Formats: sequence, C-alpha cells, structure tokens
Amino acid sequence: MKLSVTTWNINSVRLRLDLVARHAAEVQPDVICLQETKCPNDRFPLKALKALGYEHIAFHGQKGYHGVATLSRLPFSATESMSFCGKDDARHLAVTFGPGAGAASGISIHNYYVPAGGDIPDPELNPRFAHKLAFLDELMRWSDRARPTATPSILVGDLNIAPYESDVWNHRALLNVVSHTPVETTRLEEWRQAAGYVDAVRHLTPEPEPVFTWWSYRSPDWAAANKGRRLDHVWLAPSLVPTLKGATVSKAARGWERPSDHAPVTVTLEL
DNA sequence: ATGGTTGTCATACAA
Repeated sequence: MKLSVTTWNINSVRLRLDLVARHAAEVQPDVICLQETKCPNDRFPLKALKALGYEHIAFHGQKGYHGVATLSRLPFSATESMSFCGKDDARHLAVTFGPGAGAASGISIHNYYVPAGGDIPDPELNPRFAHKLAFLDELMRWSDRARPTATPSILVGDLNIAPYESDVWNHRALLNVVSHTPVETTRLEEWRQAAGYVDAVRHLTPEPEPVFTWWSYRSPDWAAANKGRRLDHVWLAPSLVPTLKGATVSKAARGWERPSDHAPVTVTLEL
C-alpha cells in the first residue's frame, strides 16, 4: 500500500487552515505533520481539519509559540510527546500505526520542531542558541537509548538546520549564520547517524543539487532571489528506504496568498 | 555591516 507523509511548518494553523486544505486537496497525503501551530490545545481547529478527511489527529500545543500536530487518514494506536531541556515546550509528537498501515510491525512517525536558536551563533552570548545545542545533545542521548526499535520509524519536522552545502543558497556566506554553523550541522549529522536514519530527500536528490524548504519573509522577492535553506526534513529507518518512491518540496505553496515561510515536504512510500 | 517581514498578543518577543 501507498503511504505519503507531509511535513510542514505552518506558522499558525488557525491563520492558515485554508492553506492546509489546499495542500490536502492537491497532494492528498495520508499524513500531515505540522509544526509551529501556535495554538493552545483548547483552541485547536479539530473539526475543520477532520472535515478535510483527516479523522485521526494528535495535537500538542501551547499559547503563542511552538506546537505540533499530526493529521492522519489512517488510525493510529498510540501517541507520545517528549519534553527536552526541562522545558514543557510543545516540540515533539509521535504516533504509532498498527500493522494495518502497511509494515508488518507497524510504523511510528516522530514529528519535531527543533528550536530556531536566535540570531547570534554563540552559546555564551545567546541563551536560545545554547538551548538549541542542548536540545540536540539531549536528542542524541535519547537516540542512543531508543535503539534498536521494534517498529520502523519515520522522523519528520522543522529541524531548523540546513546540514549540507547545497542545503543553503550560499554555503560560505552562511557558515556563521544560525541554521548552518558547523556546531549545528555536525550535531544534526551525529544525531541522525546515532538514531540510524537515512535522509529521504537527499537519498533521491543527492548533492550538489540545491534543495530548499524555507525562504525568509524578509526577502522582498523570495522566488527570484531564491535565498533559501533546507530546514525541513524527512528521515527514514533503513528498512523503509527500499520503499521510498518520491520526495517533493511543494515550492508553489510558498507563493500562495499569506503563506507560511516554509514549504511542505512530502515523501511517498510503497509499503 | 545593516535591515529587511510575520504571528501572537496586546507590547515586545520569537522566528
């Protein structure tokens, strides 16, 4: 069976319900993982999203900031959210599908929103950058504990790091810009390898082909300038890699009316 | 080197 999964930093789910609806209609993913819902749980637009065909929804939000949600056409059997660095930020949500989802032992999907890290790439001067590095260190320790897992898993989300040279519009210019500094990109690679995942987008579109998923609101002509970064990722357990049939960035969504600054990334598996 | 935009919540702050 086919399983398609979208990850999208929506930058307020209430403000952009119509964009979620449009993406759902055009791409028809089975699962949509959203980040930056910016919505407390008691204000989450559950009915409107169910009406799009996603009857099974897990959400974990807070007032004003962060927030993740996973929308699914297929039922899932368990949900879990982890907290990091002793904070109760809503930055993670996992759902587990039973064997009916295609894989014999079921599939888990982890949905992450990694801290952006502020502007100054120095943990001594910038507590938000220190928090980002500590968050990644904690993920690394968690990965070591969690392996090996019984159910194959998919990890998606806004990881707020562009790890490779062709994940940014200008590698040299961004080496000291938060999201592409070596201390971040090294940690991201170490985390991915420690957790045993394969980068799905780069598996199908290797370097040096540029791939971007985010374009700043501050760029007046974002499409022409194309000063993008690949901040949004889909990682697959090795056992799922042979099932990977496609990975697409819906760049057009960045040009829709009142867009998120992130574009949806969708992978399709044939299980 | 600097400033550029957006969302939330209601005045800065985070991204």
